[in-house]
Order: sequence, then structure tokens, then C-alpha cells
Amino acid sequence: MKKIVLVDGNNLLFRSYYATLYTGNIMKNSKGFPTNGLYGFVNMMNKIISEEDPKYIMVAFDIGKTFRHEKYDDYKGGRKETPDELKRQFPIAKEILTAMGIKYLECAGYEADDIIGTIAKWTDNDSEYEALIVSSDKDLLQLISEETVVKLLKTKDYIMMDKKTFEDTYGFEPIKMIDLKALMGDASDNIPGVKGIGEKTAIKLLNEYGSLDGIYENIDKISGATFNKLVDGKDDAYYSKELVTIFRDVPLDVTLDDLKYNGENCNKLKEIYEDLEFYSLLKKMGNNKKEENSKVEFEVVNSIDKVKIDEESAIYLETSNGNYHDAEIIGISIYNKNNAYYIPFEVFKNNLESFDNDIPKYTYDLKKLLVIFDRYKIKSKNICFDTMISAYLLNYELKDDISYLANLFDYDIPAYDKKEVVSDEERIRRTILKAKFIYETKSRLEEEMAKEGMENLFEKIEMPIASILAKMETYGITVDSKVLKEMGEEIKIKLELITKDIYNYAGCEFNINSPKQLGEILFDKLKLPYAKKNKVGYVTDADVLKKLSDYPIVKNILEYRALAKLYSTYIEGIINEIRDDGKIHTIYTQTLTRTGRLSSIEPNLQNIPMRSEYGRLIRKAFLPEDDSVIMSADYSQIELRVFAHLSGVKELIEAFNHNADIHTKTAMDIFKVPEEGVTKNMRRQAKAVNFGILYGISSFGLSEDLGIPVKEAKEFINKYFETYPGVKDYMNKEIEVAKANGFVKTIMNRKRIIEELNSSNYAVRGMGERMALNTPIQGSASDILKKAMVDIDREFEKRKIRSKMLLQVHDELIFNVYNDELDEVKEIVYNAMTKTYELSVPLEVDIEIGNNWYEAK
DNA sequence: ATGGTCACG
DNA sequence: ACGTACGTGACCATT
Repeated sequence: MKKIVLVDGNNLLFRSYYATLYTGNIMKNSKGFPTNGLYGFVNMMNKIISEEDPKYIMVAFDIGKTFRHEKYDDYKGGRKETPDELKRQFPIAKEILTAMGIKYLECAGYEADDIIGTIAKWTDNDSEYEALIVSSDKDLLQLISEETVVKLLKTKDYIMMDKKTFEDTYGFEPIKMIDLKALMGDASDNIPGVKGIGEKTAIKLLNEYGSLDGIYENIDKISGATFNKLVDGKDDAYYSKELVTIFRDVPLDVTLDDLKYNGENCNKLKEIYEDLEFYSLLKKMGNNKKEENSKVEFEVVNSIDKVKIDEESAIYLETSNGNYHDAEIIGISIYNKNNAYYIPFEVFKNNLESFDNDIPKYTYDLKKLLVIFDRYKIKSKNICFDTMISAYLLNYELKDDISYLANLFDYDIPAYDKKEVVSDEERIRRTILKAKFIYETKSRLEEEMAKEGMENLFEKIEMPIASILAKMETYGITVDSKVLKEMGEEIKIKLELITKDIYNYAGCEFNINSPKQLGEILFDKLKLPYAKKNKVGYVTDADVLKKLSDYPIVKNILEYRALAKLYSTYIEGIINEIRDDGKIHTIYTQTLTRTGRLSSIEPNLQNIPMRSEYGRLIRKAFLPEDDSVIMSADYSQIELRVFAHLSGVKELIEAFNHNADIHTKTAMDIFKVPEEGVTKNMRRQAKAVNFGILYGISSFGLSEDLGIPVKEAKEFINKYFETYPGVKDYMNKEIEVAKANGFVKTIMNRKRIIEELNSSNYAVRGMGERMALNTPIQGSASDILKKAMVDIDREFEKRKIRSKMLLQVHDELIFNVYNDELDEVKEIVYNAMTKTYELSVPLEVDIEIGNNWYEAK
């Protein structure tokens, strides 16, 4: 039997409204919208759902004037007007029901009672269904039958009225409720009944004469006061009978099956509650949802034979903390629609092939899993969904642990706190919950990505890139610590000499590494000019020091700073990261930058010195394998090319199509000189403007970069815009669109939400505008290199190339190439990088080789 | 933990 | 008059 719950919506809302009215003050939200009826209504609906656990449910409402009461209104001059403050709550009640996944019905000219009566008639005639009616209105008791029960609401509790309880109470059949009401009336519903006859007398009469008609047929058998009342009230009695008789053939265009309970739309419901300021409900809701999501029954597997992955599953790898290149596996949790397992690693290690099959698997942080699996020789195939990557593309905030994201999705999974002592049971429970979260959230994330048109970016770029990066990280790059140590000794000696010089000039010893102490020496003690303060003390950065470089102490400090940086970050720092295999294994962060770029940590191999000749020598320590060379392939001006493409500015596109030196060309155009007339300085300035364009130029920024007054920088920019008016148009339009959308996108549909765009703060908004200009450029360039990496990897696999991709540095790739593969690899890489994505300008790639990274540049 | 500084694209 | 170029990570000193 399928139970259908039929709720009298009008009754419920009226009841809640008047119930809270007695307390004196009408509940309102901060906008002044009355909420007292709704609050009780929602609580009541929640109670019904938790008590009845219905599969089918419907709430009925009155709408407009109803046929039954129309007559009476004419007859008696109208019913009491519903207060406006209650009326306004009806539409919201209906919104709430929809958000709760509950169907509501209304039908012009009919009362809620009639709708309920109609549905109950259907269920009476359909042996598959039974009905439960919820109301405080006794009128509805007339609907009770073998298959229809009324839950009659009282002030604090309720009475379940089925046929038997009804007859025990009243002594007659439920249908006779009509006659009872006709006699006794109902003050609250303005039903007159027979004046002077109450419930007791009415029941007595009905038990004696069977019905209203029976009473009047036998009117002469009745005597005394009752007789007089009945005679006087006969018209009222029959009118009342009409009024209370529920009409059970309302033309409804639904079927019973349409009344399925769909379950709540959590987000929509939360929105409404936020609006109404139902904070207690919001809180409870969060908790309920969290409680439900965070409940799990699981099994700790003690024999690997018991684990069969034979359906789509989420797997979560629990490891020790720290750099994953040496983290240990503690256990693995598996969650799918039938099972939740935890496999301690001690058990798992007996079958390293468990995941080596075609069954789709999901995880969080695929790259980490692959790197660790590789070290343990665990095989895996078809791990096709990474929650971390998906959430990253969808602009969810990712913190270092999956728990943070899970909590955003209403899973209550505590992150590990250093001080916290966690039992094995609890640790395992959390690991299982993480897999549960991955499993249950996958389709929602997929839908969100589909809505954004990101399927391709996810499946064809980011998921493959995770595997490619895993290979690069695992393979590592050889670094010769001897080269670094020798250089380090040299630097140490230089530093000692410089330190002595600085102390001499200063007239005292101090910590040169401390900007605070240094500032005091330079500007307080030595009274040097250009003293500028920040909140901590004097500014002592390279910009300030360069202006003072005529002072020998400052010259020495600049050199000290450069050498100290080299020593601590690039000599000691790098040496500390060399592992037992003589290699460095960086970790690429795939889900961090707001533009789609990668970042590199422990160590950062994307900021190894290059610009200064001395620092660049560090690169000599990065070596190829035997019989190999280091090969670097870098895009030439990729961001400016992307900008030319995005902006569609003819002059820029033509310059790139003619393979011109873009900075020289820009100098020719803005200074209006022929190529021979472009001085080094002109080209330098033009180059600075070109870079400025990529960053969302500002006159201040350009002036800082070129070391010229802001006014001159402004003139440069104006000249640039006059020369290329299309650039200005593009920038204006880009900002306008970004502001309207609140986000920007790259050529491969990577999306960045920029909250700052509509800030009321000038500086913040300006920042947002520059991000909106820069992100499509930097992001698209990044998309292109990522796609090229996928193409190269595919081609390497196809051709069984032994050479390896080692590093990625935003616009360049570094390879270890075996001598015998050099020509082939060069060709593969060049073709892939230049052809991977067609812009309106060509992509140019420079390839260099050498016996170390220094030479390959 | 935060800010200053400086390395890279 | 605003406060200032885009995206990162590591190290050091300081709180």
C-alpha cells in the first residue's frame, strides 16, 4: 500500500498564524515581511515529514472565492477577511513547498477541503493507495474510510482518527460528520448550525435519528427547547449542511503518481530561509544534512580477497603527512553504491593489482595518488575523475585538505588537528567519509562543469595533465650537488668580504638580513635620502637601494642581497631538496593559481635564476641523464600573441604574421620612426608598454618599471592607444563584459570569478579590472602550453620515445632527450607546440639544447 | 603567522 | 585624491 499524505495547507498556515499571534507581536524579518505563519508552517511540515516519512505528499490550498462559501457569503454578508499580513505569506509558503519537493494543489473556486476530498476519493477507489489527511479541521473527518485516516491536529499533539476510533468516539459513521456540523455549526469557520445546539445534543440526536433528515422527519417526536431550536434553525441547518459537505469531484489535472515526494532542494530552501531569516531552521538544516551525509557504515577489510572492485567506486588514499614523494600509505578507503571498505595498507600490499582494471574510479588528488602508487608499484587504470581538479575549475575554494571542500558540500569531516588524538576507529571513519564525499559529489560536479561547458577542459586537458605531471615529478631532474657546493663556497667567501665592508661603512655590526636594522642604519644613522616608510619601518627594497647605489655601502648591500638570496634559496635550498637518487622531485600544484597556471613547490623549479648572469650559473647544476642532452622549448611572446588574437587588433596580428620583432615594431609605430631609427631605449620602452598592456596598464606601474615620471608614462600610454585604438576598445569592452558577468574566461573555457570587479573601493575595483584583462591572456597562454603537453605526451607514448618531459616553466618545457632521439623529439615538440591550438597569429617556438640547463638557453 | 624582499614567467 | 601593473614560492626576521 502506498500512503499519500494530504495536508490542508490553509488550515496549517492559519493555525500557525493565529497560534503565534497570541504572544502579542507578529514575527517579521528585518525587511518588515511578516513571517509568523510561515515559521510554524515550516516546522509543521518538517514534523509531518519526519513522522510520516511519506513517499507521496500533497498540500492543498484555497484559491479565490469558493463555490460553497459564495452562497453563504451572499446569505450572511461575507466571511471575516483574511488579514493582509497573513495573505502575503501564502505565496512564500508555496515557494517553500516547492523547494521542499512537495507538490501543492489549488483549483479556482474550490476549497482545500475539496481538493483533499477529491484525492481521498481517488485513493478510496484505488486499492494500491491509502490516504492520511492532516488538518485541525473536524470537517475533514467526514472523509474517513477504510483506507483514509485523519491526523487531527490539537494544540500540542494530535489524534489519529481512523474509522474505528471515529465510531467509538461519535457512535455513527464518519460521513455523518456533515450532519453533526450542520447541527452544531462551527464558530471559527462561520458555520451557523442550529442556534443553541452544541456538540453533545447534536451527537445525541444523530445517534437517535441517524441523520439530519431523520431528525426533521421525526421532529414531532422531539420536545421542549430542542424542538424549538430545531424548528427555528432548520434553514441554517440545511445551509450549513451544504457548506460543510466536501465536494469530491474537483477537476484536477494531476494523477496520484504526480504527488511523489521529491525531497528538498537544499540550496533553494536555504535561500528562502536566509531571506526570511529563519536562522534556527537554517542551522538545523545544515546539521541534518551534515548528519545524514556523515553517517556511514563500513567494513575494515582484513583479507584482500574480500575486496572486489566490480563497480564504479571512489577511492581515497590515506597517507602520512608531508611531501608526498616520501609519504607512506596508511590505508585506502573504497566507496560505491553497495559497499564502504577501509583497507589497511598492511592488507592492501598483498594485491597491488586491485585497481588495475577498466572500472571507472574517482579520487581526490589524482596526481598525488599516481606518484605514490608508482613508488609502491601499485598499478591502476581508469581513474577518470578527480574531485579536487573539478572543484578547482569550478572556482570552489580549496584548502590543503579535502575536509574543507567536503564541509562546503555539507559533509562533516573534521580536518586533523596537530594536537588532536584520534582513535583508529575515528580515523578510519573519516577516511571512508572522504571516499563517500567523492562518490556522492561526482555527478553534481560533473553537472556544474557541463553547465559551464568545461567538459573538454576537464577531460582533455586537466585530467591528462595530472597524469603527465605525475610522471614528470616521479622522474625528477638530476642536480649535481658538487656544482652547487663549489659555487656556494665562492659565494660564502664573497659574502664574508662584503659583510666586513658593510660593517666598516656602517661603523657597526648589524644583521644585514633584517630590513628593520638595515633601514635604521641607512636612514637614521647615515642619513641617506629617499627614506620612505611602510608600517614596519623604512623601505629597503631594490627600488630604493638602486636610487642610492652611488653610496658604496648601498652598492655592497645590493650585492649582499643578491648573493645571500642565491646562497640561501638556490644553493642551500636546492641542495636540501636533492634526494637519494641524485634528483630533485618537485611537486606541481595544479589547483592553486587563479589563472590556470601551474605552480611548483619543494623546491620551486619555476624561479631558478635566469636574469642575472651570475645567478644563471645555478642552472649548470641541472643535468641530463647519460647519453642525453637537456632540451628547452619555449614559446616566443606567447602572451602578446594571445593578446593579439583576443583583441583582434590588426596591427598586432599583422606584426606577428610577418614574424616581426614585436617590441621594435611597437617602437616604430609609437615613435613614428623607421626600423633603423629605433634606438635601444625606444625598444626598451616599447617593450615595457607591451608588458604593461598584458597586466592591465597603469601610468604609475609603467613609470615604476621604466623609472620615469608618471606624467611621461601617461604620455607613452596615450601614444600607444592612439597608435592602436583597437587595443583601448578591446580593453573597455572586456572590462564591461567582465563586470556584467562577474567573471572572465580563457580560450579553453577556464573561468575565473572576480569578486573585486564590482567593489565600491576604487583601488579594489581597479585591481579587479586588471585581473579581468590579464586572466584571459595569462590563462589562455597556460591552456595552450597544457594542451601542447598533452599532445607531446601522447606522441611520446605512441612512438615509444624514451626521452622525458622534465619541467614546465609557464611558457617553456624542459626535456631530457637521448642523443639518438634528438631529431625526432625536436620535431614532435616543435610540431605539438606550434600546432596545438590555432590562433589568428602563429605560435613560434625556440628550441635549444645543451649539456645542462644553463646551456640549453 | 605575517610582512618584506626577491627569484621566475 | 584615491594607491597602483598580472601570476607565483622561498627565505628571513619579527610578531
